[in-house]
Amino acid sequence: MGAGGAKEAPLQDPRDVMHLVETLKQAVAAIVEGEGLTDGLDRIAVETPRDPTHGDFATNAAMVLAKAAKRNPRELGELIAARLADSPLVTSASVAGPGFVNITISPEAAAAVVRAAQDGAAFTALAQTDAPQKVNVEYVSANPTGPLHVGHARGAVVGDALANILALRGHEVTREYYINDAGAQVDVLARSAFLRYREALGETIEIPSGLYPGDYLVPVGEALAAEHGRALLDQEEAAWLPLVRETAIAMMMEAVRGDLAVLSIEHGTFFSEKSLQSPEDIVGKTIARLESEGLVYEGTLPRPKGQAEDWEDREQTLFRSTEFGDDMDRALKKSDGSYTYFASDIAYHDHKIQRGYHRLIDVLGADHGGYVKRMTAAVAALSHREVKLDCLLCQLVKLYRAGEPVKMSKRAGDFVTLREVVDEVGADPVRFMMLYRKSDAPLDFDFAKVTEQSRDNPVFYVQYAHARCASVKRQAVEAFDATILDDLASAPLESLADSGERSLVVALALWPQLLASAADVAEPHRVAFYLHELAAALHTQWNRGKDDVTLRFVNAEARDLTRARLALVEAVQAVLRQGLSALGVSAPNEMR
RNA sequence: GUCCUCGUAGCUCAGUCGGAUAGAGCACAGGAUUCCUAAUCCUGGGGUCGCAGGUUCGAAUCCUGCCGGGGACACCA
Repeated sequence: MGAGGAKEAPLQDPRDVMHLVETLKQAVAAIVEGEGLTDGLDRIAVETPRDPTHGDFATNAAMVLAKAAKRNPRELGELIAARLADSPLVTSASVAGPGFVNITISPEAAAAVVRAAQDGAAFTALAQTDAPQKVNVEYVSANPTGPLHVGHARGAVVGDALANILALRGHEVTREYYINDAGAQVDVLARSAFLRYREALGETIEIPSGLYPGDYLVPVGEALAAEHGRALLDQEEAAWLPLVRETAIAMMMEAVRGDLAVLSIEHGTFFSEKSLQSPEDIVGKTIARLESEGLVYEGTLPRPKGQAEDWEDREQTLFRSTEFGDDMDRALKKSDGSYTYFASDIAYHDHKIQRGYHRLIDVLGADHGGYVKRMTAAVAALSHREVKLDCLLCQLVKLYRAGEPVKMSKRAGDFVTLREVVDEVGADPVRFMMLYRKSDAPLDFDFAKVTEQSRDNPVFYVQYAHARCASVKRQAVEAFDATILDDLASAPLESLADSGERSLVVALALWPQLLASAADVAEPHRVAFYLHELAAALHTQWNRGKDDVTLRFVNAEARDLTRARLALVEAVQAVLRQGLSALGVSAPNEMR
């Protein structure tokens, strides 16, 4: 658009407006572009102002562009405001403060939002990107050496919700679990299971320290006894270990899947670490490739300061991760010549890259924080900086029971399992609470509070808002008849003029954009907080009906007005349902 | 010692690619009896955004240095 063509902002007929926020943004962009200002267009934002008296929306466009344009921001703001005010979507627009343009939307625009949001799925689809990617989300990936505990639950829920959100954003998402079935720990598992096998055959066993004592291995021992009888007893460890290991891993992974299923989590791909080592030695090939690019060498690492008593200064096979931002180069082989975990993980991430993903996301426990730089470096090296790896660190979950910390010790299998927690409080509260916090912040999880059905509990607060919407519709049918709910989109939505109704409309309008940004920055908690706010706006409006009867959603004297408000309620319900569904939380129609 | 992460109301936390007078819940004080669920709502007090500099029209947000909590630091996974 040239400077001369500055006249028409792309403001459609309000009936066609689906994504109001985006439309307003484009309108603002068109106006400033018409002025020949293009520097900083992507920084233009249309947001809700903190103070509602400033209007429904505000844009920072004038301030963002003023500097590059060497123009007075307020003057530019005046121009934007004047043009915007011509739009059928805008009732008034004015400049305030240092150059904000405050916008009050028209009744027609509000109506368009409600109409769009009533079809929750179509409305949510507005969040879809026009640049879809193949995204791999790897989460949980717990060692197959026992059942999942609460700590795993957080990563599981965060990863699952994130995958949902990315899919709603329009990306092609794979949910993946990396099975660490190649290291020393699964050998320990096998030895532990072998003891249980002997136990199943009648021996009295004693579990030495260093092996896994948990009685979840008892069934494994029994299965081994049933399958092999006494045949393994006389064999050397080298002979029975692979057999036992395979059975134990398979049964543990079955248990893991079962644990995840109670949270409705299902991975699409389970990737075996062992498959990278044999029979094809994919790890070796990947390292060879890095070597051919000069990124692998034999060398010594500096001794870390302040510790490492048994430090042994020797040559190692190292990856030049420092060239990609790591603090030091990292070992690829252990002293016995076998690959390090890192080497396997390099091959694994390379495998993901070869599978064509544009973006990799690893959901990790916070204790893996020190691992992020080297893995990010490896992915950069492997993909020649084409593929981005995001590591999402999940902090610890601290369990409380009525304010008292729940003690857990690692020995003796004395930990609280994921299944125990879900059995006690239910999947919905567990999922929502895990998401109602930034993932990199520690989380206090109090059994008493999480099961409490009160407003203190955000899960019930949001679910109740959804149920209340359903209840309002039921009440409307009672006050009128079943046809009251027919074709609500044709109701006179322009009559939704009350400030509380307007607040709900504005909250609804933000949904697609919010969902999109939650996906882009990989922060599922934003969705949870948004839902809480939308629920609050609904509860508030419902309660205002107590003070002022004319504000009630259902008004037996005014059928058309009631229908318009029911449309609003239906839209709120639809968005709540979409959001809850994205988080994997149910949206009940009544709370009992 | 190095790196990562966090530090916002009495408590638990949002807000951070720079934007208007920094928000919510809990707790505390007060209030809402005929009403679609009082599982809700309203009002109020409460802040040197860890400290100190810097960048600029503008900093909780970006940079530097400190302080404090948590985590990780060859050969584990």
